[in-house]
Amino acid sequence: MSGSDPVAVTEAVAAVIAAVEAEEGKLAPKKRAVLEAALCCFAEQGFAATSTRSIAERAGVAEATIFRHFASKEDLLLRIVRPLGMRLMAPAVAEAEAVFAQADGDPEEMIRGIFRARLAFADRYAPLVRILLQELPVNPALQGLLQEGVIARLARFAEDRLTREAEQGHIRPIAAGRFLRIVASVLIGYWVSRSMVAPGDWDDEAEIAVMASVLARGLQP
Amino acid sequence: MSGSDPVAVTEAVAAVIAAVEAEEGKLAPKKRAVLEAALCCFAEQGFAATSTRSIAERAGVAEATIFRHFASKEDLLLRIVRPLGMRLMAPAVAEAEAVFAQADGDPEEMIRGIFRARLAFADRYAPLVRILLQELPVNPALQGLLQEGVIARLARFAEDRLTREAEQGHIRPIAAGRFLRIVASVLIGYWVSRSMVAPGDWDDEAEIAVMASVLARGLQP
DNA sequence: TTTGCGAGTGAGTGATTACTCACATTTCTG
DNA sequence: CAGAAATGTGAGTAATCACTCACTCGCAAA
Repeated sequence: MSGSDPVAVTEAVAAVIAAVEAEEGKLAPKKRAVLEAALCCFAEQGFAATSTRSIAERAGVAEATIFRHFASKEDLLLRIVRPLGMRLMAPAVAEAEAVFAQADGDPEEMIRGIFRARLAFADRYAPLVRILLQELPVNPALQGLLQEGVIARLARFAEDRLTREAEQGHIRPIAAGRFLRIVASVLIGYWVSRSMVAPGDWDDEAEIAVMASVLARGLQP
Repeated sequence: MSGSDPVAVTEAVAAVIAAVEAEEGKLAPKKRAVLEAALCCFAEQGFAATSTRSIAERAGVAEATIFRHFASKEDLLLRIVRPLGMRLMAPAVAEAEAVFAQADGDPEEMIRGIFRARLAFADRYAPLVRILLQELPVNPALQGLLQEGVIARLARFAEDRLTREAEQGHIRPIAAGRFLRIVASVLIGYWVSRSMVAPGDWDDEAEIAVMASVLARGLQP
């Protein structure tokens, strides 16, 4: 309802545009406008509650123009969301893997690193994240994408680091799936609180410090 | 997509029926049927994607019957969701408060108690919880209800217990809001994983033990 | 200059939307 | 038992839905 931070919108739009252009070359200007408008509408009202008419109006385009470039409203959604999994999540996962690889011996700093990076990521692409959170409960395709494309891959990598740390006695032995779920839950819970439930003044660094401290100590052997 | 556990549906339906009957006496049978059908439809497809026609068909009722008993589709949603805040959350909050009050000196057992109770609650009223999770991002009224009616009240109560425990050196000093957010995040993350993202075989007691252990140790001074 | 083509659109399409209304039927009440 | 009130519905309503189609336009190759 409150609308989205224009900076974040621009970032998210730019990312989606870049991803689509990588597939099919330079986009027609009005196709760009449709993507941008749809992204905002879906993020604000949800997919089902958004009409193609309102997208067209926001884009300054005839309704027919939407269907020249996209097969259906559903196709438009997928075009917007798919890059999130493919092009955005992949570097994000790699980045998280880098955090796992570094920072030997200090799990708390590792968690802080993950939190800072993922929080910046979520803020950068806030409208996309919002769409993802809304559609996830009703869209099995998205559930599968998230489950296999992100969680499973990340867990496989984290497993190595975590067993190594556990053998050295730095942390308690814990399954990677559980570790990731707990850390991700705390992170997502914070993001949702801060930017959806109770927007206002939040001291990210202080909150991250508390969350990382609690989690790191919780993981001690 | 998988549909809801019929037992859970019955529980949730019974709770909503009971709440509405408490307000306006015995319900007309078809009004009951409408409430039940709407509850299932909203939980499965989301509010916006559910048509009044599909509700009527599922309820075995004429579409007009819906509007004899409910002013609008939106009103129907609120009638279903409001009891969750008022009648269901209130005992839940009281129950959580009881957990806070008991179990002095063992935060881990306290957290396990909270987890067991809230998990059972969420399973009992799974369709309602599903609706709540789906509508929360787009419905500011629900956001306010949750924020002020549940979180604020619970935080006020938890504050006492937490400062008391902190003074005795059992746990580190932590703001109640942060404590609740972290615990709730882990709990919700688990519930969503278990019953929405990756349904399958989960050993609740084992998972609860891990989560409670991590959180309790994380809260040590 | 002609021809072909992708971009863009106004004016529709039938289907579906939430919702209404006149009227039948059942239930309650005096 | 009479009559009022509550419950239920078939047949609508206008509006909106996602989507189509015949068409124009600007532009570039032949």
